[in-house]
Amino acid sequence: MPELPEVETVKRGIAPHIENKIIQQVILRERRLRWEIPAELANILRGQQVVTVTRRGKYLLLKCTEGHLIIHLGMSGRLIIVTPEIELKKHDHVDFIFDDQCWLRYHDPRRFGCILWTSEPIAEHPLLVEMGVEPLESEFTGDYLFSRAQHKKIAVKKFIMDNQIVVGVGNIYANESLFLAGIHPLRAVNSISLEKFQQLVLIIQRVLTAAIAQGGTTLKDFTNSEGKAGYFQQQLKVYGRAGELCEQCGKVIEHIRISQRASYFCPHCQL
DNA sequence: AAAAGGACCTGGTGGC
DNA sequence: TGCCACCAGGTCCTTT
Repeated sequence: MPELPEVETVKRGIAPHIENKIIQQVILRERRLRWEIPAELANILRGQQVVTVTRRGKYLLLKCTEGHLIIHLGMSGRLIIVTPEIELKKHDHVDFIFDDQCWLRYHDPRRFGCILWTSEPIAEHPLLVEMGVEPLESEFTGDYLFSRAQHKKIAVKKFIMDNQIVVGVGNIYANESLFLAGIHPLRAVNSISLEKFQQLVLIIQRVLTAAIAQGGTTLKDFTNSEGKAGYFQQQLKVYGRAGELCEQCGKVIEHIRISQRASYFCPHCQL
């Protein structure tokens, strides 16, 4: 499932194939995603040019001539570039057909993703307007996290996964970053020092950047726009490693649930 | 106002 | 082999 590095990988993969191209046709085979795809989307998009492909959090934004297409991959969504002769698979819900032989295909078994259209200013869209900072931008600092953490006593893992604080840090990279920063995932955020937050910010940025460079983490569902797997999985230190030994200290990695999400940590290295 | 829990889905896995 | 329970990378919405 896509976290920020996976979405960024998809963005970089599809952008060169669809930017500046004209959408000739849109085929909607299954409109029941998280929110129903508007039936008139095909009519709206026909003849429009895709101007740029950007990302905000885990949302992909396709700026078109007359508005924006907002795409989220949910837990199992994929966007791949296909050619017309590639056969349809189950859960291939939408095809965006361009004026050449490159099509963009949306595939999503669990249908937790979304494909929405807006002609309003994109930054004011209800799904985006409340979002926190981008983790790879300069606004994401230890000072910022520290000030947002005051008067809150939630677990730090929940805090860094809260999209109103910082976007794009999902379950895998939250686990990994807290391990590398030596912070216990249940630690109350208002007990963490400014210095520790500064360290955490650098680590989150390093982890996300490294994952992007490797083409994302492949677990079950993620492949890039060419259907290839990512390689970051091999570098996971704690995620999915309950019962294995911590490479730093040799103690057994533990598994707990925090807000129904699988959480992994080293009880010796993370305090 | 903040925090916790439920909901939305399909598919894969492991146990019996 | 079949059936069942449980798990999965997200996040919005409702309830406490």
